[in-house]
Amino acid sequence: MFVAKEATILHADLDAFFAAVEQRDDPDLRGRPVIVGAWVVLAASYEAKAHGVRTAMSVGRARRLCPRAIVVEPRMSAYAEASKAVYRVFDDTTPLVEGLSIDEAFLDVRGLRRLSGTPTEVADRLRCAVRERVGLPITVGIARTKFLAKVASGVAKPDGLLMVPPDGELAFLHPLPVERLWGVGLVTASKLRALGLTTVGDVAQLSEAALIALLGRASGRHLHALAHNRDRRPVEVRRRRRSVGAQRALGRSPRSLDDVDVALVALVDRVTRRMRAAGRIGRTIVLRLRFADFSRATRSHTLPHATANTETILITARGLLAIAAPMIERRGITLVGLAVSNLEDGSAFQLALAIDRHSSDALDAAIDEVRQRFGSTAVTRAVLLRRGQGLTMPLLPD
DNA sequence: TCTGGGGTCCTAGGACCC
DNA sequence: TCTGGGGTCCTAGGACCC
Repeated sequence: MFVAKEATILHADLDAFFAAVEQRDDPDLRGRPVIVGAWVVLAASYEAKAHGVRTAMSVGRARRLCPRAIVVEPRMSAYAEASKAVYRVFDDTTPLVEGLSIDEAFLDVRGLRRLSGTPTEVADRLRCAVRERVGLPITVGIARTKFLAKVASGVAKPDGLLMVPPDGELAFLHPLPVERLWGVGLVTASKLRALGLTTVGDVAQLSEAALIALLGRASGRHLHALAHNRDRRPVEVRRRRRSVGAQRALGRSPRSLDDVDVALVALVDRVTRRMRAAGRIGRTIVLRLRFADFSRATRSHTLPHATANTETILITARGLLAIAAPMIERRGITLVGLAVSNLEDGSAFQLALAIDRHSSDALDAAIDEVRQRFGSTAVTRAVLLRRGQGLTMPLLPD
């Protein structure tokens, strides 16, 4: 006979993360409304949120809503540091950690009962440890599925803990507003609300076919499953990044193509540095543009072989920029972005560069390491790369 | 009130191959 | 004279998330 699984999935989510780090590091900010951001609000403390301040709002508007708010410049390295410390607490809790972003993760604590106690006890200790070791408040939702654990943490915020018992799932889920469903944003919510569907329970009344007709195949299926609390996705430990990108807002004043090119060079440099640091190479170069009327466009090109080479990617990006030049001149550009996707492991590429440069006395050791970590095909590929076989672009060392 | 910077996934059409 | 069907890849756009 089927026995309902226990609630063992934790969704841990730091509260108003950037603002909380600022309040931690500057006692004067504690208990006061804090806004992190230069032009746009990146994060707001709960004291500021109480006045209606929201993420992605302009700082000007936020100041009008909350004149007492203290606006601080973002300190990204401090947030990255705090995030790493929190992830160390996660890793000390369970080996099954799936990071979602800088400030949230899923943890599967099944099998820890004998060692560490019930999931609620584990979550309780996790919250204390983050508070003591990192000095930040964190909310944890616990449920049988990832989706429900995330909904639970959203409901329990801030600085809360909420467990949804397996026999109380639909009673918990169905009264909630549709916006709580993962994947329902502004567009989908307004479509649903136009039909008078305001709660998750309302959506659950609809057939899958009706939802598919309304929202398309994937979204329809997805929403139908979530509304009935069907979510079989396991907590996955290692999900590698699928793209690396950077972008730059150019402001509202008119920009020449030369201005855009200057920004593009910097973006290519930033992105390729990060790729090399992460040991990744990619095949598809995507140029993103946003225009004065807030319309957007992308232009992309897929190379025959993956690379992290600055020169190669810059040449490709400039080609895309030339293609987009007429649009830019017509519509006026306000943002330029660059992304590299179709990522692959870059060990062969890095080894090929090492061979090219004859830079390392430890070349044999490098080959051994690559062979051990990635197999002999990576070594073979490195040699082919080094010979230039199948490469249409020059392989310049960076 | 005018809108950052980093990502994910899905859809749809066309090219191309077998 | 008429003109299949399935699969994969690429490109562009869009919704959504933190």
